[in-house]
Amino acid sequence: MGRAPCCDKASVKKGPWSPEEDAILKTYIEQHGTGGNWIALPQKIGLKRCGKSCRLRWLNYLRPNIRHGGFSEEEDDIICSLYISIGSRWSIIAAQLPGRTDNDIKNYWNTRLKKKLLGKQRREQADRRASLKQEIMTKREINESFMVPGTIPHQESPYWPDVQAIVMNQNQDSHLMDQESIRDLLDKLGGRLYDDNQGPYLFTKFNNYSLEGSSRQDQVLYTNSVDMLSSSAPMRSMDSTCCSQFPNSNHNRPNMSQDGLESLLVELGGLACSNPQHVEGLESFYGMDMAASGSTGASSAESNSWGNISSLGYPQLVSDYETCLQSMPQDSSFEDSSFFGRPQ
DNA sequence: AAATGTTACAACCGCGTTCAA
DNA sequence: ATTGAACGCGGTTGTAACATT
Repeated sequence: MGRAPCCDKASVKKGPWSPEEDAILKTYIEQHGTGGNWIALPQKIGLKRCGKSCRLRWLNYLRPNIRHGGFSEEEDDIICSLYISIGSRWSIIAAQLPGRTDNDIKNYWNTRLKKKLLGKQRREQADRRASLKQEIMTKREINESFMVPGTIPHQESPYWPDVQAIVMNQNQDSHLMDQESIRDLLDKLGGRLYDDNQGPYLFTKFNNYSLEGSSRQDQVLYTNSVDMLSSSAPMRSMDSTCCSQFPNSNHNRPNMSQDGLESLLVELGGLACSNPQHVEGLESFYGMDMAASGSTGASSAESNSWGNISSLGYPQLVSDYETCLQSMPQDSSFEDSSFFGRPQ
């Protein structure tokens, strides 16, 4: 047995709102408010509309101080940062952008922003690939100049680096895969993994933001997002669950040693095999199109319709966050910062 | 100029949550 | 404690406008 309908579907009008309907609804709400009951409102004012439809029309279109279109670069940045951090919590994201509605932001993200971001990411990957290829070609030329006469001058198979070659390459030329690159990749794989100064921790700083009426989950996410936005440091979103994903890696140290890079790369390669949704982060790293190499689930960013934006960190963060909530003592004060305290 | 494809956005739908009776 | 109505949210759909062939 399904849920009872909120209104008589047969007698309500659907589709676009007419200017007359808008005027009726707007005038009434401006004079009397919603009366706290959207379901009853349309009958009260003689509109053949569902109460939910009236609410949506008011919130997304008729409400005062609503802005449509013309998103600024700053707003783009905020939306992207929050999406990467908390995912499609559009109402929370909208709360950070005065005059914007969740529906507007959602549409803007789905139609433009994710494509814009995808284009940017691809350009960066192409740049990295090009510079790596150039590096390899240079080394190859140097090697050939030292070639012993009589040996085979050229291999028939195309020269393309394997992981080992890249590891060796980066060990010799640290600028190719420096700490910034590692950090960048780890960010993509697991969210902002550590603090520049303090090491990894999750929800460590918990300020009392005003969130009346928000659920506890929303408060965590909101607070975390505000924290991230107000901080110049990378977002602190790493917890023990996330750390365990890279048990042998050095990413939780502010200064990663070069001798740790090789083992980390091997781990990352393994992660790419076991967790295809993270491949997009790795392909630029390895300088090859891993996403096109046949792994399931991430065979094409196009066919995925940008499902892989999540590879920039959201899934891991959310699972960590949920794990965090589950392990949270129910009777503990939510403001008790000791619960979220940094690892010693 | 017509057909077809793409984009942008308004609106709808269903489900989880909240809250009052 | 239970129940059901209403709310709020996020995913999805419908469609008009625009672009391309």
